[in-house]
Parts: sequence; structure tokens; C-alpha cells
Amino acid sequence: MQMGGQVHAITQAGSPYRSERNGDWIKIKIHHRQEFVVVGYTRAAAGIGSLLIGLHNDAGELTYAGRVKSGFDSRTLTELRPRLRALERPVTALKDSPRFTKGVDVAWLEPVLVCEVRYAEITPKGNVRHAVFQGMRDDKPAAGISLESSTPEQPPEPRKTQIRITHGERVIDPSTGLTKRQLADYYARVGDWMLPLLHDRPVSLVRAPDGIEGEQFFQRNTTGLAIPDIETMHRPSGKPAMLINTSKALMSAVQMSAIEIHAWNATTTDLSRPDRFILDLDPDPALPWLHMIEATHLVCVVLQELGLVSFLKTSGGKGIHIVVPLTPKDDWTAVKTFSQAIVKHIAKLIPERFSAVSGPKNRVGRIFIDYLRNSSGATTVAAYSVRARPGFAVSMPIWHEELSMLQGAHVFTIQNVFRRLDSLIEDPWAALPNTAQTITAQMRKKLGIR
DNA sequence: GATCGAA
DNA sequence: TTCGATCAACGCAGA
DNA sequence: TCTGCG
Ligand SMILES: [Mn+2]
Ligand SMILES: [Mn+2]
Repeated sequence: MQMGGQVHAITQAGSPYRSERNGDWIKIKIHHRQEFVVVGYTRAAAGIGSLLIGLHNDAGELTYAGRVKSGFDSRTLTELRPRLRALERPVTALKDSPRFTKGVDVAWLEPVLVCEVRYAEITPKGNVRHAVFQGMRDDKPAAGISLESSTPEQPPEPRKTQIRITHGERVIDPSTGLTKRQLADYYARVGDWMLPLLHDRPVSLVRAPDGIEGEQFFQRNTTGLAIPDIETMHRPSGKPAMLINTSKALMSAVQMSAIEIHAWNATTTDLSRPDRFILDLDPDPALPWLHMIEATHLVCVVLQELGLVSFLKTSGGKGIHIVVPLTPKDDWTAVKTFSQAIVKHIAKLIPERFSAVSGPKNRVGRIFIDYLRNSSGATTVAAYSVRARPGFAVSMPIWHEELSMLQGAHVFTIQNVFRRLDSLIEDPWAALPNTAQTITAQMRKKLGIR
């Protein structure tokens, strides 16, 4: 462990570090390395002139840390340009905007990308000097990036805190040209929304190593495979279940070519007692979207009349998912039976619109309300998960009030999702974790079950 | 995408 | 060291 | 019992 880091002699004439008086070469450390948040860039003829970087201070505020002008190869620049363009924003995310000399064309960015920079020193104002770009760090979260140490110089032991995304340039959705890198950027950025909903909930993955037009497969266990930071937990059956509790685990999943993430309706607190049930509205694909809106509304009214609060999300495909949070109490069988009773009730009420029986032939011209997602060990695509289909739509939580304006269940995609999330004043699901309700005898009575 | 045995 | 094969779920219901 | 489904 070389505490001072590597020491390099400056040997170029005209270097500001050369002592003119005695001819000695002044040795300085130019091997400080650390990660910075990319907060902007300057435009140049080539596209990118320099990167503007920032750090979080002790108060958690994002502060300017200078410009990085060298260390880029053309391949990196080519790769970076579309990523940066997609993240542009009108105003800086920095607490205090730095000033630039006239003529410098600055573009500000969402503070989500992380890069590693080598530099000689940090000035009293907090700006790096002689900064040299070392590479992007695609595993992120940018939120954790602050000055690593006042006595920098960790030997470049590759820190294993971040996941390397390989083949980032690979197009995994040919219909849009979206790449693995863009998928990784999406999951890195959506983590703040998604991870709380995944916490301690066993997950399954839909993986597609060759993109969505290649072979896809479903993964529920980690048997024989260690995915960094994805915990495994033994369920009642004795089989291992995967947990994604951190951004690192989420990025690991992406690196493992996961596109969709599906989750249980119970957490490890008690895997035998669901903490929610889901009514998955599956339409005949030919059904007009308006029918889905009306059907969702009607199911929610029935739930409300039973005394149950519900939350909505698009599936990212054709239908809507209605999520009913529960305080864990009943077991899987009881909850599934109850959810089936709701479905039977509705199908009996309006048989021309609903089916309580699975199988495509039973829903021609109708909507099957899939209660089977509420079996033990069953999973449903998670909120904010991408769907492994052309367009990369995501499953998006919405307000009940948005339903009637919604144009489809696939309208939110990784390409437009942050226009929504960044402008949302409140999380439509903010109240979900605080919703305390259970299935009561009275509800069962109304549905004619015991 | 990762692993492992064979070449 | 490189290369190719192999693997990566599973329970429920409907017929 | 076999098959489709998600
Ligand atoms: Mn569905
Ligand atoms: Mn379904």
C-alpha cells in the first residue's frame, strides 16, 4: 500500500511544476483517482469538448469539481455522445452553477453517470487540476459519489463495489436500436423508485443474452451461479430465492442479461403470508383499449366496496395490474381463494366483459382477470421493470385518476419514462407501504365464501 | 452470460 | 489459452 | 394425464 500513491516526475518543459531556479524536477502526485458524477459537458465540433464533473459534499449537495478535457479516445467519445444527449436537462443539477468564459457551449445533464478521473490535485475551490478521463463506471449510483479521502491515492486496486457492464454497445432491441448500455442506464436511474418496492421480495429474471429476438429464459434460482450482490434466501420449499436489494444487485442482473424482473407477493419477513395480491387484467389482444380502462375502473370499484384500497400500474404489455396491499396475515391459499372469489363475482356480474377462467379460448372478446399470480411462489412483473419486447416498455405505477387518460399499457418506455418520473410531484404509490388492511370476514361474506 | 471440460 | 457445449422455472388449471 | 400459460 503506497500511501502517497504513485509519484511521477514531470518532465515536460514549460510545465508549471518545473522549478526554473535550481533545475530540479518537482515531483508531484498525478495518480489520484476517484469517481465523479458527470454533471454536464461542453460541446465542441467533435461533439464533446470536455466533461463537467461534480461531487457530493458532506451535506449531500452536488458541487462542481471541474472539467475533464483529456483522456478520451474516439471510441469512447462516439459511445458517450448519445448517452449524454439522452440525459440533457435545461438547468444544472449543481448546487451552484460555475461560470464559463464566453463562447463555451455548456450542456447540463441529469446527474446519473459516474466516471473515473485521474488528477494531480484538487484546488481550494474544489476543482480538479490536470484531470484525465479514465473511463465510465457503469454500475453506479451517482448518489454515493463524494470525495473519497483527503489523503487520496488508493492504489488502483479495482474496487469491487461496482459492476462492469460488458457489451454495452450491443443492440438488444433491434426494433428501436436500444442497447444493453441504455438498459443499464435505465435501471441505474430508476433504482430509487424501484428498489424500495423490491426490498426483501424474492425475484425471478427474464434473461436474454442475445437480445429480445434471441432465446429468452426465466430464472428463479441462482443455483451454481453467483451474481454479485444478489442475495439468495432459502424458501419453505428449500430452494433458493433471489433478492435484489441494492443498486449493485440490480446492475448485476443487467450484466447477466436480465431484462425483466418479476417479484413475489411476499417478503422474506414471512414468505408464507402474502403482503399483497394482484389482479392481472389480461384482455383478448383484439379488445379495444377503452374496455381495459372501463374494466379496471369497475374492478377497483368492487374492491372499494369491499373496503380494499388498490394501486394501479401498467403491465408494459396489454393490460393493467391492480395491486392490493395487505398486512401479512392470511396464507397463500386463503389469499388466492379470496382473490378468485372477487374474480368470480365480477365475471358473474358482467359475463360479457369478464372471464374468471384461464385460457385464451375463455376470454375471446373479454378480459380474464388473472388471480393465479397469487399462488405461492408465483411472480408478476415488478413495477418499473422493463418488458422484454420491442420498444422496451416499462410497468409503470399510475394514479387511479390517470386511468381514463391513459393511451395504453405500453406507453411508458425506457426512452420516455423519466420525463414522467422527473415531473411527478408525488409518487402514485407513495401510500402503498402505509396501507394497512386485511381480508375480513365481512368481505368474505359479501363474496359468499367462508 | 458464466462455467467447465476438451482441444 | 481458446472454444464449444451446456445451462439458466415451475405450479396450476383446463381440456 | 397431458398441455398451455405466465
Ligand atoms: Mn397480464
Ligand atoms: Mn396473466
